[in-house]
Amino acid sequence: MTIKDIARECGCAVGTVSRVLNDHPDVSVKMREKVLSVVEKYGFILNANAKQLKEQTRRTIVILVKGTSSILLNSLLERIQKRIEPLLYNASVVVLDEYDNEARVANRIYYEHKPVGIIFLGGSPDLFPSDFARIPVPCVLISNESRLMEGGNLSSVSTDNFAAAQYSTDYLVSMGHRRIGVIGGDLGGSGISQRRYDGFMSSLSKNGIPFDYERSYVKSKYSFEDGAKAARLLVERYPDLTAIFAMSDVMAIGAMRCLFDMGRKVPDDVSIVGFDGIPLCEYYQPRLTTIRQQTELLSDEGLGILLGCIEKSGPARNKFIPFEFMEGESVKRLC
Amino acid sequence: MTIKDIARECGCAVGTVSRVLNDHPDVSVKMREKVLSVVEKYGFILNANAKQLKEQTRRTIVILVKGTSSILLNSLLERIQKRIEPLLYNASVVVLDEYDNEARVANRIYYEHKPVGIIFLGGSPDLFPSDFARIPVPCVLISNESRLMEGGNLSSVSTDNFAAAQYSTDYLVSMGHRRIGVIGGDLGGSGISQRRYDGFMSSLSKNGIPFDYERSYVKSKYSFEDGAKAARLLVERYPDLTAIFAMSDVMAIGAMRCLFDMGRKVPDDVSIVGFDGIPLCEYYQPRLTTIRQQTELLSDEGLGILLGCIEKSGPARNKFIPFEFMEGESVKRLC
DNA sequence: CTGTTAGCGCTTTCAA
DNA sequence: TTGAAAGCGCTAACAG
Repeated sequence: MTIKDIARECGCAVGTVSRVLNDHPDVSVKMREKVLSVVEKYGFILNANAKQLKEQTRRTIVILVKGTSSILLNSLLERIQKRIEPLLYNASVVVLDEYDNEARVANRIYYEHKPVGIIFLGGSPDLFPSDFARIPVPCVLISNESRLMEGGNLSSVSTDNFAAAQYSTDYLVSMGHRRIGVIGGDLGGSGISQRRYDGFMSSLSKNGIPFDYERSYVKSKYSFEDGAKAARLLVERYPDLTAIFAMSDVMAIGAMRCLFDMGRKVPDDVSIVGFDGIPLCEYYQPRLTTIRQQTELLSDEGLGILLGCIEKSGPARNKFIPFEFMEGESVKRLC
Repeated sequence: MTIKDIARECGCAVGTVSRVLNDHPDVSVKMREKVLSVVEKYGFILNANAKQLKEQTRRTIVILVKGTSSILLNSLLERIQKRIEPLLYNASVVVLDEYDNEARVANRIYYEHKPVGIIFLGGSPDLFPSDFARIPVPCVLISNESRLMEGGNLSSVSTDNFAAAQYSTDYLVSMGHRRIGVIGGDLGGSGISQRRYDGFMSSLSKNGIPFDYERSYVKSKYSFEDGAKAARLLVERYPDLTAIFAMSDVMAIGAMRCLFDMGRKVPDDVSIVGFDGIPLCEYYQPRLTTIRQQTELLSDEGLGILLGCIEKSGPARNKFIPFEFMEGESVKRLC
């Protein structure tokens, strides 16, 4: 069933059917009704490939998600999709796994589908400049920070990971903690783990607290399971720590489970703070003290900047969204 | 940049370029290398719209997800995507919210994009037969059960919700519980909540335990927040209950949080079982006793059945995947 | 092995 | 207001 079949049944030409289906004004009322009734009768829908091939005016925004498993990215995704829908753009979601090169994938998708813009959730496309360079449409990286490239097309919207980690660490210190272990991700580059680590270290040095990386930093993936494993290792290496700075809530929760199993009470024996502020934090037992990233604002600002770039040729921008410190029950005041 | 530009630069015709790019054998080595080098030079990629418009052989499988927020559906989605990728099909993910009519959306998407098959994660497309009827390609509903329509194209793969709920309730009863409240979803139709309720009731009646729906059933959404609200209401209405049957893990965890806040210990004062078996269950404190749905098997079987229908014109099938009962720490033996 | 060309389903200009 | 027709970028059949 094509536009041609509809036209034949209506006794008109394909152009007329097309005009009706695209809400062009120059069709007689009678013809419009005729066409609509036939379209209705067959449940006819225009072929998207042909339509988009023909139309120069592209309306697709691609959303590239690095890993579906992250609760944080999911809430961003959900909100962005909802916001895009009424705007006459089509959102096309592509999920990558941890090991895909997001810039390369984005590049391929750009040439295949010619979207008007690309949203990166998670990932760090700016780390792959040669792949990224070929993408000539506005892009925005949400939740990770990017280095602003001069005259580039990559914006970013993120929580100030440095400031947030520093704030959180200051809080631990203010509660009397000085022997603090870290459960964190891969360091290096401009990734969020590095930023959070820098913020953490900045607080320690400001407060005159030494840090022995080899003993006190355990690398972990952002999962319950790895958080738990890391906690075990950390406690073995550093038995007299009083607090743990975990770089995500899921790590923190995995760690808490492990601490319970090792017979250490949170917060009585060990205090812990997380990062992200996923809903679960308020339902865990004990409630997790954490940094809440404002997912609504991250989504809205990210999309807003992208649309600004697309529709008004606005410049690429890097923007921070304020974090919220959420005091739970997982940190104990010492002395 | 189109195939024409590549051809011009190579000094050959578009057909040759097309042949190279589609791995047809009948191209000389020299020409193939020439073309590939030019393609490489420009990072050229075929336009997907034109390609798909032209090709009759369709290779897209649409995955319709009802609600991104469900941890269960996300793990299904992730696995299915990974499995589709190497099979030369393209997976196209569409996320619906709770209120969308999945059959109608599927119908529209079918005509727009002509996929070879559709996978429904969550939802109940069989509830909208008039919209669903127009879809002439194989479909599979994963995680919810569907009623097999005679000669239809809708398969389903799910946990046997009835049997699982019955098993779980039998367990509560065997541990000495007779005053059991339920936190569940909307009943009615062929939805999972109704199946789980039926299984629950079947166990009670088998064990000669009466059930006062008005007092003992509280309706809730599948979220932490609603689970917590429901628990409060349930305990107010039915203060001397000894156990709660929650229809999902997130409801159960919301409920546990609420119970703690009301000063009731789990499992000492109230026992609770969940449903789904999300990873969090093993990291919560106390570990949640629950039914684990085998997401790997659900995904693999679902995709397998769909491919069977697509490639071998196999019949639609309804299949159950065995559940696993996971004993945690949230149920206490009475007496 | 390679070039030429019809045509996938649609939109849009140009004429009528 | 409508019809006719070009052409979006590509594939594949056909001819050479």
